[in-house]
Amino acid sequence: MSCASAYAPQLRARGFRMTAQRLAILHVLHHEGSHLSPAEVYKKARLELPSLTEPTVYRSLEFLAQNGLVHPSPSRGGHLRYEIARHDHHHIVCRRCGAEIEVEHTLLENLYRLLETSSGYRSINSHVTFFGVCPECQKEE
Amino acid sequence: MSCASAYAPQLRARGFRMTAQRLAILHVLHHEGSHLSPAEVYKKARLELPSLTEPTVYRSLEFLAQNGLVHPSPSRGGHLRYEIARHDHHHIVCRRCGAEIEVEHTLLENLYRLLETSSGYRSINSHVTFFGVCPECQKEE
DNA sequence: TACATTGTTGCAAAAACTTGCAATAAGGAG
DNA sequence: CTCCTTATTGCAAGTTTTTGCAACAATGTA
Repeated sequence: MSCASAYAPQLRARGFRMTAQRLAILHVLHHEGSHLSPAEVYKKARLELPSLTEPTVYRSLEFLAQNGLVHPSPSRGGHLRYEIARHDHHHIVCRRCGAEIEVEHTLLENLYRLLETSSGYRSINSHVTFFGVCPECQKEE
Repeated sequence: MSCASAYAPQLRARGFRMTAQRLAILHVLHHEGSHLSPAEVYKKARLELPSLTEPTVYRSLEFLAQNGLVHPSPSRGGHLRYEIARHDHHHIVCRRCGAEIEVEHTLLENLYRLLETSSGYRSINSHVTFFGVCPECQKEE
């Protein structure tokens, strides 16, 4: 669990608090490694902290996302799933089967610069999920 | 309304049908010009077709998206909104105020090619929504 | 250690979204 | 024009996600 409490200073610096609930959620995501839906986070985090409630999970995930500790990314169905914030990367999801791979952020860096200069928007650093057809599913077409 | 019935052949060619419900939904999105949430689509489309139900709106929007007649794009909160399929473009949404601008697809073409060659995924043609901070909100920081 | 401040949580109820299934109706065949 | 097939809808009930508010608890101060 201590792995996650390292985030506490980040929150305190902005006037927020590290709580047992947030810690449990971070811990779950940290050890999961990949995306989880809010329901899955709830199920797992409650094993560590039985008093945890579902609304709190939703609110915490949104809060943690806003503070950059977790990253939201849309699934095929349009619902958000969350993963612990790691190195910058993006995703390509297969439209057919849902298979998912990561894309290094370096591939997008030029684009992000281009977007910032051409649009006037700053801090464009969002995770992006692209949808395509994976090699496996291409064979079946 | 006839504007939307032009889509019928596209659906029939794949064994699907054009119905009054889909027509009404397409009509609403066509004349709206920008994104609408499912609830907004429902409210407006029901004026044209009072028998329309909410589940049908959700199912139709998903169906129309899969068939390329409308485009889904995530809002700030992560919820999907839909717009009529037009020329290819993407969006940048302000994280603070929600202000939204369009990005020409040409800016992303190189990246898409790069992604396809480096990942093996094909037909990466999804709409993408980036999040950043708009010029107005930058002033307040 | 006790107090005050204020960010957070839990609860309960509402709203948004999804699903299964029987009834309906679009489009093709005769 | 009528019938047939089967995609699609409406209904009703479920699940998921959000919201308001009172109770709680984490930090700073004395």
